[in-house]
Amino acid sequence: MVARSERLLTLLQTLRRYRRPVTGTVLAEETGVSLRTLYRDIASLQAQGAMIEGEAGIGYVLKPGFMLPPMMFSEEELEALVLGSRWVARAAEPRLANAGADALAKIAAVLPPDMREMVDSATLFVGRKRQDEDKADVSAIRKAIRLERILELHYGDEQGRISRRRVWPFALGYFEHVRIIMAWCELRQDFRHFRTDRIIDMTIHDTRYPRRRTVLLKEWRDTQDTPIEH
Amino acid sequence: MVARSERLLTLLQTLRRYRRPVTGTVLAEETGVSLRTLYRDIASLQAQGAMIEGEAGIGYVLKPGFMLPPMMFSEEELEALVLGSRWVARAAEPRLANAGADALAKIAAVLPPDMREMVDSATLFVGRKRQDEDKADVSAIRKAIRLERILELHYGDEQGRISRRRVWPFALGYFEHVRIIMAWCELRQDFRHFRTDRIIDMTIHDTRYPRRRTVLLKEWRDTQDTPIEH
DNA sequence: GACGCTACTGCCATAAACTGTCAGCAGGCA
DNA sequence: TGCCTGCTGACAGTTTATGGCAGTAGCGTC
Repeated sequence: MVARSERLLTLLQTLRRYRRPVTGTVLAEETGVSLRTLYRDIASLQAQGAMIEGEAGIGYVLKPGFMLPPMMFSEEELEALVLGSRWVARAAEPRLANAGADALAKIAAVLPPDMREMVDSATLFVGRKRQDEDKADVSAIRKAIRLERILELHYGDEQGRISRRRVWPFALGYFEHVRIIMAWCELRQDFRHFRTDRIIDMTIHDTRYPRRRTVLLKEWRDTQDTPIEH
Repeated sequence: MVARSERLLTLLQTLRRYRRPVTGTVLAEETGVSLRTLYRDIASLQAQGAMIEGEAGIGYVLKPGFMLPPMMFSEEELEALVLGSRWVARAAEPRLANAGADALAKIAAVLPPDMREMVDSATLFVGRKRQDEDKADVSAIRKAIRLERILELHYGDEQGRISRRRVWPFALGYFEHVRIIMAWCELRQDFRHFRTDRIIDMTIHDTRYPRRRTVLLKEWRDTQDTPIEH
């Protein structure tokens, strides 16, 4: 039932042990299989995306890297991976930043549509704010964003003025220690952002707000002078 | 050759489409397979780590999340994922931070030993430094770390004093816009760190330094008052 | 408790896939 | 040219997967 796939993993590991080209004969012996079958196994791995290069008269080389076996990630683990990759894509040196963007693209490519939305709406900022206690339940906010629910905020701004307003949250931004809700504010009839640590109290309404959050996200991006992504 | 694994992916997608429990009969019809085989397929997926719950009289439910098919990541993409997850584990809200740590652990668990070293030696900082041009080739530095080569630095410190010293690099730290080389300094006979953007010139020697970089890393961590990780 | 629905397991004959052997072609290297 | 190697096709033997059948057990409802 799993004999074959296990053998393929063994083959990958064997291939990585050698840094120099290895002949198919050697690999066949090490994996305990005939040469013909080894060629078939190599073909299978290549079909699955493994970067194995074979050259006549030389042998096989595995390009440096690693093949991740099938793995299950929870929604939040996936979100963590996406956010992290995006941070790397922004903050690291160009070469590593590209790698981050590539990794993100690879993951996004195999993501089902409903989850790709999450990738789009998890906007990332890297800022220099102070740490602060969070009074608001951030996971509840994420849920409100996902379900496109109206959020009623009891909010204190930088000057300490307290207001109460209904907003349409469509994205969550991650500063270093502070989260920002991106939302359309019914009061101001414009996009506003709210630091989660300045939320005094909040209520998630059962009614959906009348627009799609993806549309709001796009419109908000259009209003930005320097787009977060391109 | 790939019929079975493709069918399993189809099954996962079908299972995710339904939010409510689905009976095995329905799944069998949709994947075009007999009920008996479907039970076997479910078992295979569960054995591979998919979080599928089956209850008699109810049906099957897939816990929210996503199964990543086998994918090839380059060394740098892997490093980007690791760095990103680590940043999330440090900087995000507790819930998401845990998710980042979990994702990191999952990836590390399936990594071969030689690559797990890379995970350990890619230290992460989140700082608030200014962006600056990098004169040094960061990928060359990473190579020097990997091969445990002596690095000769022509370095200008914060006061503008220029020095030339031989160091044993063992890790690379990532600030927001600046990279830091962690190294043992032969001149000072102690651990020192060097901003890559302050490197005027550098030479990678062909000789290995006389200690293992993993040991250096561990010793350096022991000297820290507040360890980066626990 | 009885009934319907469902998950789950064992068994076995059949169908499909995999495997090894043999043969042949093509490309790199000396 | 000769040798080593990757790569592909064909075919028979073997292994594995599949489907149907029967049976057990858990959940919900009447």
